[in-house]
Amino acid sequence: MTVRLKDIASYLNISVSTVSRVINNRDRVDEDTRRRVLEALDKFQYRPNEVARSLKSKSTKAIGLIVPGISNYFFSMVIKGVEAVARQQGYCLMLCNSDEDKEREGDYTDFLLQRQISGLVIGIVGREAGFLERYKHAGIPVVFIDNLPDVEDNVDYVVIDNVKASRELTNHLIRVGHSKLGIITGPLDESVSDERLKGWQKALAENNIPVNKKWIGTGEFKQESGYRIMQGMLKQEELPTAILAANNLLAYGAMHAIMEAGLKIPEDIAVVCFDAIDFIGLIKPQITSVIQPAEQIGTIAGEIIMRKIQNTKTKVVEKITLEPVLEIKESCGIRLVKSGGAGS
Amino acid sequence: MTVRLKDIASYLNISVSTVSRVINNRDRVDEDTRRRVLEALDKFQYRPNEVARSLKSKSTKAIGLIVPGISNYFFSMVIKGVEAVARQQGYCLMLCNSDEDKEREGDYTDFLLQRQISGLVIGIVGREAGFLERYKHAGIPVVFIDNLPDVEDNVDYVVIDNVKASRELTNHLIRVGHSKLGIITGPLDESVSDERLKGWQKALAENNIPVNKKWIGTGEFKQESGYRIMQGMLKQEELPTAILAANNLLAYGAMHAIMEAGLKIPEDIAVVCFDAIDFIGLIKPQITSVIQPAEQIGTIAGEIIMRKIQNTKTKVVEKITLEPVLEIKESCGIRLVKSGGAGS
DNA sequence: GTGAAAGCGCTAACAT
DNA sequence: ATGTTAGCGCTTTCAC
Repeated sequence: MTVRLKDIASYLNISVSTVSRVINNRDRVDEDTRRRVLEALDKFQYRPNEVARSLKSKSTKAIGLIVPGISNYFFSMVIKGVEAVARQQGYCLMLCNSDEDKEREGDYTDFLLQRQISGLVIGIVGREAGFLERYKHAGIPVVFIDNLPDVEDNVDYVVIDNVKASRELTNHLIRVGHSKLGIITGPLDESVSDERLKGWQKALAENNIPVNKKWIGTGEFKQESGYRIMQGMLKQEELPTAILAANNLLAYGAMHAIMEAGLKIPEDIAVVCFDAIDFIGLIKPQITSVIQPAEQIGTIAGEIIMRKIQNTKTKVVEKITLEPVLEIKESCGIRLVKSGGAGS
Repeated sequence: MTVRLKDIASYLNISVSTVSRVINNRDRVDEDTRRRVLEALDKFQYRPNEVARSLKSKSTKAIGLIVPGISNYFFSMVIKGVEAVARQQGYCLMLCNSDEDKEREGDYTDFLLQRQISGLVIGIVGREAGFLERYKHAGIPVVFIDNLPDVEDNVDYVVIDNVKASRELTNHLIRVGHSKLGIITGPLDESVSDERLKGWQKALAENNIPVNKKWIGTGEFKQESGYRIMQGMLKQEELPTAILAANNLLAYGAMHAIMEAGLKIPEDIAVVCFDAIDFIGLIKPQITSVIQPAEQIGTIAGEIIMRKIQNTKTKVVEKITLEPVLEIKESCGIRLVKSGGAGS
């Protein structure tokens, strides 16, 4: 059995409240008593039971984090960011993996609510966030990351400007000479996918490039999806010369299909995407992509949730849109361009 | 304010115990009352407060997981495995990142203990596990992964046979013709590093290849470490023709240094390592490495911790050693061998 | 400065 | 079959 407040108190023949006082540095306590208590605390290696504290204080100091895919490096970094903030503030992180499954996500939001978490950071699947109402009712703040719910009005979030990022990425392709453009994106009921498609369309429109619907593919944000979609696209008579993949996994799958078909990247088909992190440039061809500041997204989301928890009354809504970074490498085919033409 | 058991009870003019009974399906409850209670529960959207339950039952149904590096893909997969088991059993996962920092690890073990977690899965830094005694005393089971503490006798763990894995990897290098062998490993006060070094030494000894101490480098399990160590090694007059890196990050760093020096992999120096996962073989040269079944390590560790929690009295110690898989690719230089010679 | 006691929301004897 | 009550370990009024 582990030692409780009561044990310390009876050992010293004083009341639990006094012991509690010195532990929490509350009120005045006689210097001598304080000393004796501290000694006893140390002697018995006393550690307050956080569950009891939570019940009493009605605060678990736990923050929930639900991501759609743990194995995606992007989310690993987000997790890292949130975790760092939590630790720093004495909060713990309850990590959940919805695995792109709406139902599992629902189970988790219920589960965490019941566990009385102090705040939730979530990258939702789809566009619905039915749990929001219950969280609001329970007074638990929620911060969205990566993908936004349809009710964007009163929610806090940390995202990047996907329309802009996608548009820039596409414009880059156009600048290096591509005009037969295709895109592979995720589920269209998600804001990320939708916005990335919009940005792409915008760039095409601005450059008077017609949209070929046959070159628009949608699936899940998974490698297999990218592979299958690209395989299908490759069966067409006319092929695009450049593909924008809405995330790294889709790009990997698409590249796999392209190479398997005996085509070269970027010579035959260029491929660019989001978040193709490459530790040392070992990947060939090096992938041109838009990099989201993943860890920073996590940190900022963590900081927002902390502010919301500390000041639960606030009506301030924090909507953060970060700038992604366009990293121009090889897979876009820039080296194939004779000269100039790619000025920023 | 959220609705409590008491609210439901007074709404129905019955006692809390009856309500509690139907919630937990305990004892006999009149069919009619049960129905009325269920209706009220539904009407008020009642959800039991898990903190109160935890305090009462003295079980938080939370499992702690401390990893030394969230951003390492190996640990991402371990996390995924543990998380899956936890979810399935209604447990939550408290994830912590020690970031290879012994002190932070200590803070976390204390922190989680205080939070009354039901079990701990940990990949420790170094070889000491001072917290073990306190956990044992508190009756909280611990399962080690990846790296083992010096007190191996009574602890449960899930690892791979690092000596064997490293030996096989080295033997493979020797088979394809290398005899000037170097190694870059992690901190020698960790069993992983130590065992990987031992396996390497063993292979050399078996093949009567002398150990050149100048070709043994040790550092942290980080890319930068691999980079600096390799840079140093490259300044020597005589260079090894093959390097074994004890993890993927060390390998990436080493490869970076090698290429930066204008040398080719594997022509000038071959590099092999542990856990160089490659989604679609885009990395050039493709890295020959020993792959640990990361997700499985997580699942098994999760299952063990569950068994220990369920049956806290058991004296059965579970020591699991999994088989890693040797994946032969290009970076070992196998293609440079004229013919045969590489039979398994 | 210190102690007694109520209570956080729940479960489980123990009564009835 | 249902209600009463005593805690789980802690914090915090409210007396003294």
